[in-house]
Amino acid sequence: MLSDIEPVNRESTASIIARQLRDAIMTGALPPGTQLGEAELAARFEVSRGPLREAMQRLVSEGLLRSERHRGLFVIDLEPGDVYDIYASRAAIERAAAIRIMRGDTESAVVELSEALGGMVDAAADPDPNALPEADLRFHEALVRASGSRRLVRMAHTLLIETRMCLAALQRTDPDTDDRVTEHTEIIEAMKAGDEQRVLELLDAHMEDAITRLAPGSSLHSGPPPSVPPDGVDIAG
Amino acid sequence: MLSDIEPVNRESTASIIARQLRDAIMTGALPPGTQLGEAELAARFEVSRGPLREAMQRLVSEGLLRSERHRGLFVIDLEPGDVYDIYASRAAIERAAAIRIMRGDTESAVVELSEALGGMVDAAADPDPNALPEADLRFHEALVRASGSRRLVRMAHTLLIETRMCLAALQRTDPDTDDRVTEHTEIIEAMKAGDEQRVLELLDAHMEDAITRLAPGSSLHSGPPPSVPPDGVDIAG
DNA sequence: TTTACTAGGATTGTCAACAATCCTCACGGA
DNA sequence: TCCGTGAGGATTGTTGACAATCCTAGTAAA
Repeated sequence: MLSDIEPVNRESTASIIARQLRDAIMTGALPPGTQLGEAELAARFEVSRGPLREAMQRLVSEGLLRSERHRGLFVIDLEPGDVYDIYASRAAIERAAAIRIMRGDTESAVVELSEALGGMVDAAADPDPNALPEADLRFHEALVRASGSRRLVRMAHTLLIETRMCLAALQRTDPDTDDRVTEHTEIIEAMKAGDEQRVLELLDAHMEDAITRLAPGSSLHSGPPPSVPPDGVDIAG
Repeated sequence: MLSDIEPVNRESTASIIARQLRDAIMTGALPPGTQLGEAELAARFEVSRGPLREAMQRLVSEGLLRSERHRGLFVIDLEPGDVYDIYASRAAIERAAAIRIMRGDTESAVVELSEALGGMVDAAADPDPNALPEADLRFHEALVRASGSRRLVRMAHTLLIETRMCLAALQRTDPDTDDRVTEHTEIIEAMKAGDEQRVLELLDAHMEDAITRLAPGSSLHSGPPPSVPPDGVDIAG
């Protein structure tokens, strides 16, 4: 097929390394606060320090790494306020994605989301306790991708990685498997029905549930958000 | 004062270069599509290619630069669909910021926004035609910063740069100066009144105005968003 | 005229060595 | 015991050189 042609230029080395680093961070292989020694990592990836540093700079601009000059690069550590910030930001992004889906090509979005939901059903039967949360996040990834917005996808990507970091770091009370599948099913149903308002309400309730479980006492709806101190020196630049 | 102490570690070279590149991109000094020759830029910044490449990798992950392996790095070019995407994304972020302001420390936000509004009034008297649009964007930057959300600030930062690129690239019909100031004033007034719903409506109308001017025919409210092709090879990684 | 091929030049990708800075820890004095 | 001081070692920051790849002409054959 003609559509199977792919660019002969494979992705850059920095790109590959960056992805592997992101994976390691979100799975907890590189826990928050870890210092990333350049020499050691370069040896592990079997590249020199140049490409490795380029990859790390990408993660710095994404906010996954914190840079301290002449000290090194560290995996960000998530303070309590960050959990709220992550979920509130996700709520904003996914709400926007849902709106664009409802006002755009809703049908193909429903197809893709149903597929993701199928993955959740499969994961529910998987003995691996991480399978379902993984499938859950893939559903939300599919939701944003179905919006067709390049920028929403980019922003959601980082937020979902941070969500995984939260799940890996925090002692969490997982919701009941059935509830979890049901909540997502209802979203798709509301989409099929063309009921935008209900989609947004369900999505909002879904995020509210999550934040309540991970950071008891916080709420997206009322009460002032916990204070989040400003970024370190090097992140804004 | 104790609060005047500043970290002894000045920001990294890559950070400085990255900021200057962002400035050059958003002012139009590096127009969309421009190839960034490493040797030439390194000479201009008076650093070697190492730090420069690190800085450019940051912009790649922010979506401001597009990387083609063995070809070079290029400033992204904004297609018609991007204008919609940028403004729709901004609307989502700034809406979330406004909500957090209304449910958090509204008063100090009003103070900061009033200050930004003062900058707009000053700019309205400035003969430089770019002064007012600049002040306008600074208002929106202040809005997001006042939300106290690290992540909203980070995401808005890139979006506002892209907004500036739009303004620099597109032939635009600027709104009347008085209207421009009035719209922002009303937002602050609604904040003071504690009327969250009205703040959101005003903000939404404000973004709708902007998108209508820059991309006639597009609308945030109805109609399917123009299709946005997926990212290039290297951006997602 | 069009197409295939081949230097030539220029640009990017990668690397290893050098320079600068910081942290640790032992040492000595108060 | 506590605090300042200063090697020593390790890590990061930067550089220039080398290798690999790509684009552009220019040439020749169909």
